[in-house]
Amino acid sequence: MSKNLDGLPVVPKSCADCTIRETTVCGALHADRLDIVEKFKICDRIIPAHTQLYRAGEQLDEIYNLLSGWVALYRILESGKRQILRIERSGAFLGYQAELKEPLLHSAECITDVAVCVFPRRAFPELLERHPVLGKRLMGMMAHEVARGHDHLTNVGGRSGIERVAHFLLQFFPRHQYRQHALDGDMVALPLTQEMIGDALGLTPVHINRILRQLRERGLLVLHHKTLQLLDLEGLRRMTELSELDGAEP
Amino acid sequence: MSKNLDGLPVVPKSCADCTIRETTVCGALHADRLDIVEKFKICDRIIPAHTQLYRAGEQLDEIYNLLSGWVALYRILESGKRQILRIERSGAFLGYQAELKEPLLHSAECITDVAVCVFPRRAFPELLERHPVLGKRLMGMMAHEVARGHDHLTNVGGRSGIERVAHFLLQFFPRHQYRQHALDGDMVALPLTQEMIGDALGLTPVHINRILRQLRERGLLVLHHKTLQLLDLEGLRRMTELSELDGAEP
DNA sequence: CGTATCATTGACGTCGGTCAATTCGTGTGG
DNA sequence: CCACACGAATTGACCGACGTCAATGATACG
Repeated sequence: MSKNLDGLPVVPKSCADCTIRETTVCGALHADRLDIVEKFKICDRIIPAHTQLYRAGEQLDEIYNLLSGWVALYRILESGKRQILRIERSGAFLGYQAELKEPLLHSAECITDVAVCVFPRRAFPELLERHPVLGKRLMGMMAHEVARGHDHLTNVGGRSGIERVAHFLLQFFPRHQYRQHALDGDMVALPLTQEMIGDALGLTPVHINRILRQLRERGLLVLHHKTLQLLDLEGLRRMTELSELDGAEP
Repeated sequence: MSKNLDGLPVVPKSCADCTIRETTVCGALHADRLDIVEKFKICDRIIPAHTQLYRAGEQLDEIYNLLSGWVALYRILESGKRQILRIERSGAFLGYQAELKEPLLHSAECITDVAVCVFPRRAFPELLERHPVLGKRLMGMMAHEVARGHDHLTNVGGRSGIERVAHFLLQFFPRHQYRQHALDGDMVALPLTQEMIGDALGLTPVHINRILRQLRERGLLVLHHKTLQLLDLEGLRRMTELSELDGAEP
């Protein structure tokens, strides 16, 4: 459990003690109505790094709230290639999809040790039915997911290798993520291998390596020993920003 | 209006006459409760081909139900490149995003003449509040969107050019889309330019052209005069199928 | 310490991009 | 009805980003 770079796996005694509650679906509930999810939930579970939370094709009967740790969602192509769809952090809601009873469309692997809070899949629609606030919250989360997906697609489909990597890594600086000004010199733990970065961005690990060297040599950022250091935020931004408006013809 | 390959623009007199109702958000309502959306909706609107429905950065105050025609959702990169995020057909719900009051994160352009049904943005949360069935339906649509997004990302990030194009085009055969066996020889109208296909797949139009020639020469499919003809479904599938299960180690 | 995984680097090949010219197709105006 | 214009499609020549193959180092773990 010592390798969890996200802090120690957190398994709160009760939902009231859950420190990340606000960032999850449960955050939609008033503190005095937590009994709703408390009764609904099956258990907490700690899952070791490098194991799968669930697999594509599987008929899962649980749904998860990610409490701590890092999880990669991915698909395997016919060629054997792996496409990482998202990297998830605490607060994420995992295993949910349009057709709850159908086999899963993607797999999830724990990158670090992970703590999840387990809900029954069967009864889930009923829970949403009974407590519309939860549905509303989940809806908001899904909408954000769609937007994040667009971002990822735009990155992979529209940018060069070095731009892709810069954009991808920038999203792991929390300050930047929350639209504050990240600071040059900021350091964050990043438990991803170069292969994973490649699988997320549609590039090979060797090329990721060469790109990381370029980014280092250009004084933009450094990734070493699972630690990411920001050197030149402005430079990175110039490389990866969307045009705010849709600048059509003059 | 004659160039609409999707059929003539349909603007039903009332929601009860709406032939595509079942495929939209409104499909969640019983036929005898259509007054709900009927009262809520502002108007219908016909929009000519090659114009924008909305633009990234804009503060939109409407939301749309796409009644007929083809719409491309896209983003413009800093480089000027355009990434097409999705191609939408009738039934799609357009202009919705997590933060309704924030500027839009992507743009939408009408590929053909288009008919939309217009809802007020402001009052929309309240509508969902009052009629949870609509919320549930919308949630299902969003979940499908997420899955479609994963598909697109997997296609762009994980496959070679020819595989990408094959996969992309296959999705326009309705029978295939609905998981029936499309038939060799099937023909469908496809009002996309080669440039659009390229913008969706992260490839240049000239390369799309070369790939289409290959697909033709290999007897897989033909795209000519905005018409797509399927020649060898099995061959195409072999090229683009995901491994059903996540075939991990033996 | 021995082994496994990850990172790093070089040599070389290829897929897809760029530039540019030509053809095709459709719509327009005379 | 024909001439022209414009965007889309098509093709060739050339080049560069990225992939492949393979060898070597660095780290972590039992």
